[in-house]
Amino acid sequence: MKIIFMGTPDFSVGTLEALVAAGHEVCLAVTQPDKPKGRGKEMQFPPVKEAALSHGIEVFQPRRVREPENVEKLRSYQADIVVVVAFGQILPKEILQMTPYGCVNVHASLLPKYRGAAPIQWAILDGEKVTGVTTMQMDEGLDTGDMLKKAEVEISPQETGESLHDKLAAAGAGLCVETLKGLEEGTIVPEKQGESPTAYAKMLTKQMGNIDWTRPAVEIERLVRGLNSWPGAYTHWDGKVMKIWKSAVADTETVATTRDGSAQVMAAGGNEPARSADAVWSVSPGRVVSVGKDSFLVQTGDGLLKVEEVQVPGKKRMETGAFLRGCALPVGTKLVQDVE
RNA sequence: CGCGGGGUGGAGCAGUCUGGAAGCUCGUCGGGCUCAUAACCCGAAGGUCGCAGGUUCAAAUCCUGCCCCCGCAA
Repeated sequence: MKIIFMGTPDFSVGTLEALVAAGHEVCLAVTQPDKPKGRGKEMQFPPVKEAALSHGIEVFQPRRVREPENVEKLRSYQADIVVVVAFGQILPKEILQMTPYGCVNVHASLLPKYRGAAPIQWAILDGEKVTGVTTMQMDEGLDTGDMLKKAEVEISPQETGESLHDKLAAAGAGLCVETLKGLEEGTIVPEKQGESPTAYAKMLTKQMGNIDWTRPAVEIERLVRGLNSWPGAYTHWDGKVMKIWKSAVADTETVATTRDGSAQVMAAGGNEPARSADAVWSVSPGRVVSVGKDSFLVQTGDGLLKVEEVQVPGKKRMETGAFLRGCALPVGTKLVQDVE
């Protein structure tokens, strides 16, 4: 088919390349304008632009694709279909109805769950076990179009926002190719979406990563995973930002109090009898209750969080063991949500 | 020219201001102690101090240029 592709970030690239590999004619790649990014504010191409250029595909970067002149430009290509993957702009009816097959969108969730901008990470934050990708026939609502095909993807206990992003991007690429095939062959039966059982997956913000230590450890652990690698979960220590890249919920069965009242994780199979951990529970959330060799434990609103990988300003992310070698982190240190 | 931190044996740091013997906590290897150990004791190997110039009797340290990494902001 002759395709106009619309997309912007990394997530879109896999689908663009899969379409090319499947033999479709991608006549135009529409993506967001270049923006100054990173240190030094250098202009950077959106990933889709990079990919399109490497395939010799024409690139179009309108500030507002809905402007009449831009719509006319798109129309002039006389494409069969428009494929939209994380484009970042709302499409007007004129574009939705411009081609014979309309606009097909690849969305990174099992619709109608997780409509919106950040479905991947929200599935992790909510502790979902399974998510997936859905292709849909776009309508004027926000991710409300009729569903064409779905593919499920399992969320592993170690899943991070980034790893899941990559899995779904790959799944979405394959699903999109299948969907186009199905549309050509007329074998797809569009299915209406019902009410969404989940809240709108709102865009991620840096501030979401600011850890609220009064939340349960399980929830914080999901936050750390879901926001990895962007925007990342963080807390404040000694007036500085401390990002937490990897953590685990400490197994309470392996936590015992030592003579000085601090908690300590016993080695698996340790023969120390588990003692009452009451002293641990009385510590306020955010307090470092134990510092071990390769990790430290932080009190949360419910349970202890074992911090396994961190990063401080000016440094790369490093395993907690390495961090502790060069920096004394005393038991009782308070990690706070906000810096005033 | 957006603001800022940093590059020192394999890892993480100190030392730089006030030039003058390569340090600390780990890891690795060897030995010892021990029922045993990730614990403890003894010993060893391992570094062009990011790169290139300059100043100096002497530079990790002072000056100049460059490369690379990272936090914030966008």
